[in-house]
Amino acid sequence: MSVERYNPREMEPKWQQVWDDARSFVASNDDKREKYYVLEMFPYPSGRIHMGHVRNYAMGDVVARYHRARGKNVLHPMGWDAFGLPAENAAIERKTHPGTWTRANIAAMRTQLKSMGLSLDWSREIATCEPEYYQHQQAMFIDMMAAGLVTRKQSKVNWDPVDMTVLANEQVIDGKGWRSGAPVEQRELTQWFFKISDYAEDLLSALDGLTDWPEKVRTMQRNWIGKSEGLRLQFELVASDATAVQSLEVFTTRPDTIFGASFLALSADHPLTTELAKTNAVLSEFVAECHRQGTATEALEKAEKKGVFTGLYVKHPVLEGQTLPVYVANFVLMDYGTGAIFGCPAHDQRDLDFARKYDLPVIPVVLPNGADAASFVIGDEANVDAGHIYNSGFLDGLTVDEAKKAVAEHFAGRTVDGKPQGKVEVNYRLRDWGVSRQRYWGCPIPVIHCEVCGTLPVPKKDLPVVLPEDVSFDKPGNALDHHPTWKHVNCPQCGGAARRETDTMDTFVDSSWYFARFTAPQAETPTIPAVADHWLPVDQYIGGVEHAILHLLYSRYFTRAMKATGHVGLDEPFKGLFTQGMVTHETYKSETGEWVNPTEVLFDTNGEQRTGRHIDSGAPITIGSVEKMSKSKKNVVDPDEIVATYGADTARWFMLSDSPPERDFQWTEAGVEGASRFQQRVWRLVGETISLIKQSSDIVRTADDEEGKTLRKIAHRAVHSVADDIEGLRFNRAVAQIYELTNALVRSAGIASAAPASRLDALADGVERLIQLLAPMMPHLAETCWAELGKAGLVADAPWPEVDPALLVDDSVTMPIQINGKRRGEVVVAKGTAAADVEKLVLSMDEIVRILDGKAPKKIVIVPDRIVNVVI
RNA sequence: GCGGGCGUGGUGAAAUGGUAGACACAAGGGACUUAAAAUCCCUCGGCGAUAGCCGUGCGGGUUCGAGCCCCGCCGCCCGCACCA
Repeated sequence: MSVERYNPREMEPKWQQVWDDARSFVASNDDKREKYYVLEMFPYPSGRIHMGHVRNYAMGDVVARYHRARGKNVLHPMGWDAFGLPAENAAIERKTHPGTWTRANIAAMRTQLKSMGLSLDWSREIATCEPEYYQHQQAMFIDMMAAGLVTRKQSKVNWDPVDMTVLANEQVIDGKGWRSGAPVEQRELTQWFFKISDYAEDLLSALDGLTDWPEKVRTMQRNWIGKSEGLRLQFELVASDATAVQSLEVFTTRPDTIFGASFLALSADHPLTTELAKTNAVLSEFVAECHRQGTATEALEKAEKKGVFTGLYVKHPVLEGQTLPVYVANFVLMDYGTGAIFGCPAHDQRDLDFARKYDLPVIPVVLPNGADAASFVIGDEANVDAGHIYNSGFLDGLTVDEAKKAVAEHFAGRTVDGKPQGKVEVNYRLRDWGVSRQRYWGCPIPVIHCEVCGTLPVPKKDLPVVLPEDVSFDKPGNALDHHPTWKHVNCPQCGGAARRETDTMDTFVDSSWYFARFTAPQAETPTIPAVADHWLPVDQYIGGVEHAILHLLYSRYFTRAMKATGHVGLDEPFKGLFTQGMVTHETYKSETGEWVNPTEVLFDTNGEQRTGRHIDSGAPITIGSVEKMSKSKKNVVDPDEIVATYGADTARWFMLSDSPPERDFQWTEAGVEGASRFQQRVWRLVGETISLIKQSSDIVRTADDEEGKTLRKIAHRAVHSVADDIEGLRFNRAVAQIYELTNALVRSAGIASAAPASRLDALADGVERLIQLLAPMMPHLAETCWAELGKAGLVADAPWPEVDPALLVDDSVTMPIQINGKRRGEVVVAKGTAAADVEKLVLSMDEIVRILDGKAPKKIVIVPDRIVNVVI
């Protein structure tokens, strides 16, 4: 019988409408069933979705639909990370308001997302640029101010000269702005900060509990927080005319090497350096040089260790009567530790390089295990390995760890210049999170500056502080600050003239709590704590690994801040995290070296050879390497075009197949064609199965024949292992399982026309199960087939099929037979056959007798139901 | 430099220490067709063409048995990077 081709263009919008009308994916906060919260990182509304989004949302949707079928109350919302600089750039380029541009983009992308058939609860949609959202962020900012979580301080900031704004440390990549790519400059500004460093220890130690996160991400966060334990040491300065300062503080993680110290070094930005530079021309020139170098981080990598002697000396803290020279060195950072170090050249590579250059002593004090004290010397490489301390007075013979403790104890209780001489201290690399941005298109910081009363939060009754609509972007910089009237207000305390804060918040603040807002998106408070605590944490969060530090660390912090201010009752927002790989595609170049879009290339295949030519001109095209899809390389595929050509199901299915989700996925035309063929194949299988059933409706069905029994086993096993694979997010394996089931069913449906009765029930049951396994991945096709099979209701509402455990086990097993570890044959035995019986059987087999050739086996290893290994 | 990950057919990839290459793509052959598309069937790691040998980046080791565990190399990718 001929079956009409499945037409996704017709069926997909139809089912989307049906789900919409039935409110199938709207989650209730009052549902008593077990909850499951699945979330994909919400998109920035750039105007179009790209294939990376498709992959991300396809994965999340499989998880969401699967757990729905498992009877859980699933929350699967979507929103928009809608503040940010591109809207301002668009405003300048197109003379539109950032809000107009953003909202139009949201509308366009919402339509695109809806065409994918995702099981999203659109009733909870939020956009961070709307006052309905950001007013709550302002309220929380005020709460956080009251709770002491916010601070305002003058600090050296990373200034992006292109975007004309400040960047957080995390947003500077290789010395360049994360968005603009421009070299970042250092400026002194007064900024608002979230005191994330207060939570450094908690954010670090809680990583151990995030067992459903990729180890890679946890490691990256650990490194970013950068905990180090050491000693804060005071050195007494030898009195000098150059300064009144009497002591210097250094931080070290290697106090055990104190006897190997040969100099002290200050950062170019150290207060004492600044003081000395005023009267020391050589020094001030060196400081200036360091600052010039400071902006070009690339060069820092290989930069020579350089320094200038200050003329000052400190007293050696453990060697009576000895002194150490004080240098200013280019490799000492001001914003780590105390901005000063003691150099122990023998056991630190940087210190060694420096010492060699300036001819300072190199005194080894840690003898590597197995080395000889008399002959051990330091060459060009510092020794940082473990060993025992020597050349070190009272520390001699101790291990490195013992010596660290001993030094700490030695200095405990002593003071220098009125300060403890040695204090055990923990240092973190993590800095406070600077959230001030000198931009218009962001959440206004709800603060008023009054000359009389100081800096005050806006009273909550006056929230939201709404962005003015009438702004112009003629001048570079902050349009909010340029607005003629907006910032002029009366002080909420004294009523006098005052000024609004014109900084807006870093957009990473917006995305640090949206997952909580989704739990009660229309609430008049930021959250309804009981509701938030019901849904949170997010059970499965899915997104790109590029957010491993910024977004995920900020969200972890912000959740703690929300807990401290009573908005939620938990610390960790994301129980399970999954980071998907990128979507890649071949690249193409024309003869003139210009990138060419895949849609403009025609391919000729000659055996294994593949060549390309231009679709219009016929000019040869060079097929290049496979790279991340990017506009600049033009190797992008437009989701709209794919959906229009093949349908959303095909795109989703292809994206889930082939590659493990954490790895990069290569989009190919051939691959999507294959996925499309599979879609038609399933449709034909359903059609043929239905026609077989109709033909044989008058035949009494008998018990399963052998084929039928096998088919049932395959189907039940597929249900079992697909469930397992989806739960483990191994979508590519789930897809392979479904292919296998489909192949078995198609084969069987073809044969069945001859002798159907004893097999039809198993076939029909298998097809029904197949459709249910497909439902999370190709939901539209599944609904169509479900209806075609005459099943009541929607497959989207159908429970996950039951598995008969008896069908998962075989009553016989095939055991491979190895001779000396190499496979030489196999034997089929009843499951659970005793080793002795297997041995008897194997040794009587002709094949084995032949190979043994009369020799007696030395040993026979038999793992019941698994394998036989005969050693000769 | 430090930390992490990965090296398996022409390609994407499977494989609780137990039959390496499931599943898919590409390729080749055939059937159907006036023809094409679609569909279906067969072949598909290499060398032999017989019941054989070799094969998971390279070299060792542990084990009855190693793609998987251990040691040492080589290569690629990612993150951090003068953090004292």
